[in-house]
Amino acid sequence: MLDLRLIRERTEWVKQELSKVGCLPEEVDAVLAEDARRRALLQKVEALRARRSEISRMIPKLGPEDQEIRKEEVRNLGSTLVSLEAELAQVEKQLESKLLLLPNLPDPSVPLGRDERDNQIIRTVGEPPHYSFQPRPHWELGPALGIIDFERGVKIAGSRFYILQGWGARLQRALITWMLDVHTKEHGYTEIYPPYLVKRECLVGAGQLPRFADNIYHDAEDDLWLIGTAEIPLTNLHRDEILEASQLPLSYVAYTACFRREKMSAGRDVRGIKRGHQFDKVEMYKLTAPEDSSAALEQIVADAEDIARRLGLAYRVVLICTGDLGAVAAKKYDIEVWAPGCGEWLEVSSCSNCTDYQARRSNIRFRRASGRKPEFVHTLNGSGLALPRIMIALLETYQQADGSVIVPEVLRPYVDADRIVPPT
RNA sequence: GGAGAGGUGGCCGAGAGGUCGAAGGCGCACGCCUGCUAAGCGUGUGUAGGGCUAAAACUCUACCGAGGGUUCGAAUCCCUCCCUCUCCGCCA
Repeated sequence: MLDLRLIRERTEWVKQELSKVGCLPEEVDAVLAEDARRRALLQKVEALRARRSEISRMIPKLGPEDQEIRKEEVRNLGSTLVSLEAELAQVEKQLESKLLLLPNLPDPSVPLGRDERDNQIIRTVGEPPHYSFQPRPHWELGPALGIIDFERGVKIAGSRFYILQGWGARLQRALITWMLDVHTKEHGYTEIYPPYLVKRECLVGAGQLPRFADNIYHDAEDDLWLIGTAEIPLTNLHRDEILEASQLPLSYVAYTACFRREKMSAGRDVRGIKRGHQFDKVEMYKLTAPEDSSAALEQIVADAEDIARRLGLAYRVVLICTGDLGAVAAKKYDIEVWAPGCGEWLEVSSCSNCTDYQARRSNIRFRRASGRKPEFVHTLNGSGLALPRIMIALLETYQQADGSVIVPEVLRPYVDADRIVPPT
């Protein structure tokens, strides 16, 4: 959510900035129109209320017959108030729903662009490996090794579900534990285990609603929503709180399952485990003072890269252009790892500086010093990393001619094996 | 799920229809005093949205779990819901 005052005072600039992320100037005008209506109504309503309490306060001091006259007067005031207040509530609702639909302002350092083709590759780290044989995709390797079972996943839960088994399940669990260990012990994050089902207002706070309702699993009976990312509960951890400046920055890391309906991606990436309805992810999250968020974004990217690098994977860092930025982020980097079997760069992390967009929606503030006005914090998130695609990259990168897969050095204490071999 | 108790400012805690944004205390901030990381004294200390301002000051409105209702007037009375605690039941 944007600052309404900013929209009022720097209208043309806001329109210009939002046009970069595909938001029409008319949407800004619509917000301003509601805002003007709201303020006009509010002034009327408040003047009436002030008059009403003024008279009410003097009633007990009057004689009986004067009291009756005044009571009648206030009754009349009250009935006009009722209708004006209803109108005001209506306008406020309109204003809020329009305001919630405006995307975040892009950071000045974000390159202009229309879509993902205009994203910029910032750096590529590590060499895509070469093989003396034709590397196989993970959807062949997994079943051959007896570690991924597609058919039974579909039998149990339908398409886009799969089962990890034996060393596959163990490898994923090892990855999760190792990543959490690195982030908590070396990168300074505090581990969180959050709920996977959250209330509707959490989705609004994180910016998933009202825009992206299609992609979220929803339990209608209790109005609980399955999280598509740990970013959602983490954003809401400090909702409606005023933090002390000394608490910032806060750094959290959470491992969760994530659930996505993938309605928008029907037919895309249906092969393998690249895009399932349920997947696991380790997510980093930071809350900072506004002036610290730019540096914090670079830090989150560095923390995510550290994981990819220590796993020995070839990866690249991509700076997302304005047209591909989405509604919430002011600036975003993706990290993509090379998967030699399926021959593509896979997005394993998306790191965003959301500036005050989520903080405003979620009402997360901090106070620089006692007596000072509270200010909105900046929030940042980044995957560190997404499990299925890291599994893909590992299996495909470390496959051997004999069909076995080498376990990367850093994971061996966690997997308790240095190689995964096909069943005999 | 059943029975009971309760939800008030950063925290504790009064208030039980009429200047109550809310006593008192703790905490915090500033000042004074005191030569010795103690004590004392004084002052201040919620949030949001309007109006007026260059900005303040100032002023208005709302908020005592949430939403309705009664009333000239509700933190105070009534209804519904949510949450917490205790006991019982059930359960990984």
